Amino acid sequence: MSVRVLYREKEREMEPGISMTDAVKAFDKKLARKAIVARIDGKLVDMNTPITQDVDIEILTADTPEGLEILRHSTSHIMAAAVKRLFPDVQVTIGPSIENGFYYDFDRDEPFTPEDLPKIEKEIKKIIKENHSFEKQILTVDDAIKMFRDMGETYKVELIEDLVKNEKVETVSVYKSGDFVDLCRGPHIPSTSKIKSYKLLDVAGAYWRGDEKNKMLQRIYGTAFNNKEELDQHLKNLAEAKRRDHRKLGKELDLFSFQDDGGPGLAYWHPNGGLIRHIIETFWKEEHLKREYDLVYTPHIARAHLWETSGHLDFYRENMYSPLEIDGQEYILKPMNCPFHILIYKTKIHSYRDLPLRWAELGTVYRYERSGVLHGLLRVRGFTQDDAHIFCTPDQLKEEMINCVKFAIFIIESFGFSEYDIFLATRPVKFAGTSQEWDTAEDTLRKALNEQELPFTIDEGGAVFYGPKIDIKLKDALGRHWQGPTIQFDFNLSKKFDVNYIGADGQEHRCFMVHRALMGSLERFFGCLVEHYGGAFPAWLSPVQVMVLPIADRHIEYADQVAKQLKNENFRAKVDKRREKTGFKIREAQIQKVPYMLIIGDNEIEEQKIAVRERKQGDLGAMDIHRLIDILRERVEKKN
RNA sequence: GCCGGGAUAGCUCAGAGGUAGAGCAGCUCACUCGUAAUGAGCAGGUCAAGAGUUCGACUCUCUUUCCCGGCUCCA
Repeated sequence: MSVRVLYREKEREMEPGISMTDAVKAFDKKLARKAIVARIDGKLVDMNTPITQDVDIEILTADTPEGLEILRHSTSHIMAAAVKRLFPDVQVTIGPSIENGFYYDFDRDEPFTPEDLPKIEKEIKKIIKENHSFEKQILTVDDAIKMFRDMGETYKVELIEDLVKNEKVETVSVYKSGDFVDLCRGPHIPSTSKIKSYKLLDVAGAYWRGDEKNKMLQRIYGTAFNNKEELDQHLKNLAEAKRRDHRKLGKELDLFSFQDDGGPGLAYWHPNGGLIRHIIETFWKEEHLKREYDLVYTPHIARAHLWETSGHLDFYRENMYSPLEIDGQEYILKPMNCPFHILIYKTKIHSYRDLPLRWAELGTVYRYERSGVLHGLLRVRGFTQDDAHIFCTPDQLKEEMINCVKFAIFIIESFGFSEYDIFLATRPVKFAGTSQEWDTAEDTLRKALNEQELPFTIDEGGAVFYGPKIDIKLKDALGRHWQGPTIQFDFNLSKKFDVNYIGADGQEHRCFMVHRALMGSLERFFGCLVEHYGGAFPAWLSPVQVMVLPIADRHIEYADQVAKQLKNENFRAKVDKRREKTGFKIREAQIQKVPYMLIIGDNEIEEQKIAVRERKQGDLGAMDIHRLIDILRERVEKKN
């Protein structure tokens, strides 16, 4: 008796029961050493698994996404083993791999401190050196429960009991590496020695099962990579992200602030940030007008009654501020703009000939956010949405969706985001409308995306209760993901407000309504932009596009002349007239990330030229001012 | 909201149960200077706020506010 092992189209007869590792060794020794996990019939299996029947093996190393994920998952187990050795009183809970790393949650009365991390890292190193293999065992549920109960691991017992309840399992798998045993579905790396490059990063509190009603556990975050270079690169990226933190840059570039006296989550836009916002808003408005949107403006507060009609007081109450009393009437600060746009719509009877109506507003809304979630400009309590509502007939929906998606992509590409992922979020468990309505709407959205040949992912059940939506997630210069444009279909509000139009048949019909925000909120989008550009805004957005630097006082007159000429061409130019050395002035302009610096000295005056320094390219040498104007014009035009 | 860590000059940060320190920025003066920091001098603080312990608190304790890392939630 033997089994046939197929590997990369080569085939060998082998002893039944031989491990994957040993089998692969016969084909490729080097690869067997690097193997993290095997894939057989599309399923990932441990390298330690014995082969009992004919197989076609595919080997995954830590170079592959799947291999890396398993390496990280296994590293989290080893970290748990190390923690158990150092702190025998802890209980282990769960420890998955996550994007860029892993974590493990422990139940321990005393929190871990950052000082514990090096100690744990050292213990991990020891365990790796001891080279324990990961051995999988299948236990009956009863045996497993008994084992974990004897070990005092009550969370594991709870997990198993839930598996029995929810998935009706009769057996569970546990992995043993050295003296550490953990409940785990696997698969895992063959042995601890496969872990080469890892680092523990952070400690934090986290609720058991992510539910704030449960006990707070102590989480340790870490990461692992295929090799030291990749780990170092990752750590470098983390440091770069820190350098680009919009809160830090916001202060350095004097863009915005938050005021203790003003209250948390309420942003103050300083002149520099304000100017950039103005440019963004102007661009936004012009592009909307080009696309036959109308601009509307609505108040910040409305009677509580309106929010009752809209349903916000039912489903959004915990995010809304308490009512203000005005003349004995209750008013509430708006958390959304939609009811206001509907009120404008309802000032008239609309014919199907009027539709679609596209109404856009930079609408400032206020939402109560729990204190712990506020985060710079990315999560605030008062913000301006670049909102729009489209009222249309069912027939028009698809085209409106197509236009929204096109518009969204145009906007994000204008801000230098060339990579993005599109998601179609479908019906959640709780929803307004009928399943039939949802099916039709989802189908329309799907068609809209398909017709433009845009690849997208279905986010099953990811929609809000009132309708399916298309979300676009941006990838920034550091490869991080950001929530971008969102285009949401709404079954709910048009019903609540009875939003209708008169059709060709003379009858009233219910409007279709689409909410959409392309940037989301100006605050969040701006925070994201700051990080994406690392504060070095492209010329069209830079508060100061050109800093003119006269070398000595006698050069000021010409410098002023140059600045004036640039201003006449609608560029933002300033002259640094301080009696400082040129190097000093350059340094300051450079730190302020001004795109162009013009050095003006005797030579320039004599030749009637300017010496141009670009913030990234450095010294570009002397040129005629018209040459610079052409360059600037082109950069502003191209938004790069 | 919860767990943990913070708050010292405009900024970045050091310090410590006996009354506060640096660098940068600011102001003044000198230097008129060529591609990332000229030098000197001056000024700058209710050590987040309130209460308590103490002969004495910026330091220890408590409360509050705000910030940071997470959890949950989200534009």
